[in-house]
Amino acid sequence: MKEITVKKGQILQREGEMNGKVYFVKSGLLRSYSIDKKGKEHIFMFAPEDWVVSDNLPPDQPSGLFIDALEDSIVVAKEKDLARDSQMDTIKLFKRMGVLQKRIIMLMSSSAIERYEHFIETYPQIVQRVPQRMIASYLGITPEALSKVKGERIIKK
Amino acid sequence: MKEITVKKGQILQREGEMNGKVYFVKSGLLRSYSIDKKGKEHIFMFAPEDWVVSDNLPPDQPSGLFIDALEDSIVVAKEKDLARDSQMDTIKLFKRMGVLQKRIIMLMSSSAIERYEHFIETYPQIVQRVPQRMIASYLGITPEALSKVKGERIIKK
DNA sequence: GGTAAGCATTAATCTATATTAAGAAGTTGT
DNA sequence: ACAACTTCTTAATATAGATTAATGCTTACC
Repeated sequence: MKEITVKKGQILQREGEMNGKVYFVKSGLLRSYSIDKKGKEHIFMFAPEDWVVSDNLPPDQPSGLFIDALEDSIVVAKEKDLARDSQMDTIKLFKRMGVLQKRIIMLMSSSAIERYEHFIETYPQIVQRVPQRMIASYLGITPEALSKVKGERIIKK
Repeated sequence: MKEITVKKGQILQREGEMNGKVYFVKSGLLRSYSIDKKGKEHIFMFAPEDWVVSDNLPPDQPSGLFIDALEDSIVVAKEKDLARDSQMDTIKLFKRMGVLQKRIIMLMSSSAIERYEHFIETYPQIVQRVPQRMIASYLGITPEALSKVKGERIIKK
């Protein structure tokens, strides 16, 4: 049960590195991201209680994802040999899987505005601290589109 | 380890039902879907080796998702009390979570055409057997847009 | 203090996908 | 075999979000 303190900006995994680790976020904020052919970043964020998993565990193949910290964080790193760790709470793992599955359905069927509304509900503390362009990337839109969305929100209020 | 045979069209979980189950797909094809305010279906498919999880396990609250079979299938149903099941292979669960996480990033950053290409690569057997409108829903587009995409694909070839 | 570099915003234009509508093709029931 | 349905396709138009470009704002560096 080794807790690791991760400083803001610190990299936990580089694209192409061998992985085999799973991180449980105790505090702070992590992100994983990939870079597409056009050089664009695509971000996913992980808040406390989330699990961050490399994309191709457990074979010893390189991961296509970066993982780093957006805020000073504390994580628990688990090795892949935790299979027989009877302490591991599979209920929580299944719950998390259910959340991910439902999120995919939600993401596919909602507009940028709806996704932004959901984001500020889910991560109210984060909105101020993280650069707009990362929030935009997380929402799957451009920073310009996010500016527009925010403008329209204020008008409505 | 109770295996269940599920007939095409059979419903495993209705929206609003209490859940607490997890299904491992041995053969066939399941889907889960939700219906939005406008009455539109939003689909997610599960092929052999996938886990189908209700969205809000384990609390005894209703699920917002339907789960049913698109093909005759065989599934293993697990109760939520499997937490202390030492047979449960957490490596596989983490792997599956990693796949889901990466899929979210991919979905957010790809066009309808790219998602369709990926779909027919991933599920070549399924393309013929499942109605177009379900594939469209899975891809997050309308059936009309899918028709167009397919037309453009043929022209290119 | 001035200039450079990155970030956010705004606006003009462009493009992918949605919406609407209509017809063709397939299916189901009688 | 026909009528009633549903699904798929095609086309015309509308719209959300991308792209491009220009501007102001910081922050950093010389």
